[in-house]
Amino acid sequence: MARPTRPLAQLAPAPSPRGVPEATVARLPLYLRALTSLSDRGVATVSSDELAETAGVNSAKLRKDLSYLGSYGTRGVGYEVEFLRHQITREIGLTQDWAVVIIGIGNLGHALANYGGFASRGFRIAALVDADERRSGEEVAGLKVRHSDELEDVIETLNISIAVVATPAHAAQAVCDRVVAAGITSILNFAPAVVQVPEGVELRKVDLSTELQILAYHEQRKNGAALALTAEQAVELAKAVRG
Amino acid sequence: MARPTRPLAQLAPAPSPRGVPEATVARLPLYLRALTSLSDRGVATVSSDELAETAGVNSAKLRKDLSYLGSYGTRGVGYEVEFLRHQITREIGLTQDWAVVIIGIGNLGHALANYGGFASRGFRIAALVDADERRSGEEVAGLKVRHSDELEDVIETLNISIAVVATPAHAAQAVCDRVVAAGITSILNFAPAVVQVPEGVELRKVDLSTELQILAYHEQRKNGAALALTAEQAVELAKAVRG
DNA sequence: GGGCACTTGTGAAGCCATGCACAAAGTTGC
DNA sequence: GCAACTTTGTGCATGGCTTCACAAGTGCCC
Repeated sequence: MARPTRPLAQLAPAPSPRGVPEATVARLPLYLRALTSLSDRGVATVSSDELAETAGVNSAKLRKDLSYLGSYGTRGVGYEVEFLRHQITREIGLTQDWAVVIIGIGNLGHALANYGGFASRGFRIAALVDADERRSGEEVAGLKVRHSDELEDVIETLNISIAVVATPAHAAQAVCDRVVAAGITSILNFAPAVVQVPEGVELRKVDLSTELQILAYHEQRKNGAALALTAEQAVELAKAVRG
Repeated sequence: MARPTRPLAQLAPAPSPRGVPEATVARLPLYLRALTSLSDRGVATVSSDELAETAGVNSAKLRKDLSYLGSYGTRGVGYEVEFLRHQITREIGLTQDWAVVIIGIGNLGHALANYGGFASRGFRIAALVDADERRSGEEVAGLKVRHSDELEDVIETLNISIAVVATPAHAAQAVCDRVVAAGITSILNFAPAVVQVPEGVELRKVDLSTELQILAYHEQRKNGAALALTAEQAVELAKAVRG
């Protein structure tokens, strides 16, 4: 019952000897959330079936994912919640905290700056930057907005490692170029624009309207798409034939 | 040069005879954006190489994706921008407009309500709903916030087909249950919670902090992870051995 | 009207992710 | 100390997506 001192084998190998598949990496935060939730409820041990249920995935997939990190479970018992949580936290790199700059303090930038979910997971919003000088000095989420002229200076001084881009689409590429030149190698882009970055820079994108469009596609399917399209085709025909 | 009347073959088959792969569907909005951008610049015709470049994908992938929709290009020439744009718009279902309700008018809900990218793509924010009665009546983005008691009524009256959930995590499941009961079959969830929905309901999720965590993982890799981990392992050891 | 240059559409191969099913390993009860 | 039970970790088969490479089709030029 009481865990014996963990065997050395657990510390000896690098946390992920052979690289973890990207699909697995994308699910680790999900597992972490599930484990935190279980931990808050005072659960000490959990089986892969239960954890999979909590995280909303297939249990075989969960076990395979965890196996990439190491062998952290106990057969016949399951996983120790706190221990596993710590392992995943470490694997993702959340034992240190990460300084983030948000660029573009419009509606979305505002919301992101105030979003509580970042701080609670080890992401510290260290600076806010906007190109509009009328916003400079304005206080948002307890931070003064800086003018974008200061971007490079801010990144270096505050030792920032992640940039969140929430500018209008037309400004996104230029902003990314600048933060990359300033040494940033991780960017989260919310601007609806295609951005090119050099090899070695990690770029992830979130496009809010893309998500809605995917939903619309499926919704259309469901609503007797054939019927609607027949009507639509008349319009299309008119245009195609040269309206 | 002048396009001849399109052959009937183009209208005869259903727009996507054999279902379009999910991965392809997820890229259609990207292509649409690229085509709109080209259209705005006055480009009339585009090759798969150019369009792929604009959209930031591989050109073979682009051609294969488009081939699922039909044969809309001309060998030796490329694709007619306006024509292709119309085809994709229709395929996604953006020729009609979709009424959306945003539930949870906190920071994020606020930002989403004000986000211009929805309206410009055929998504009409028809209602805002929040559980806090102190917010009821408040005006956001030109709409009065309604109390969540009215949720079902709003959905029916305004003929809403898509729900955007921007509530705190603990409220997400209950809200989803209610909108599903009210007939909604498409949900976009921003709450950091696992939500179960019945078969036939499309649920997409966007978790902002998940994206940052994935970046952190890769960032950690780059920063001489081995070195940092050796230090980290000492801490871990202390805990594992029972701190 | 025929050949050349260009670009699409797609068969085929390879890769990655998923999910099944089970052997291995650990626990509990007697 | 052994047998029955539980649950992990993983080999393997399956399926979907990506990428290559090229045949087929189209326009242009002479």
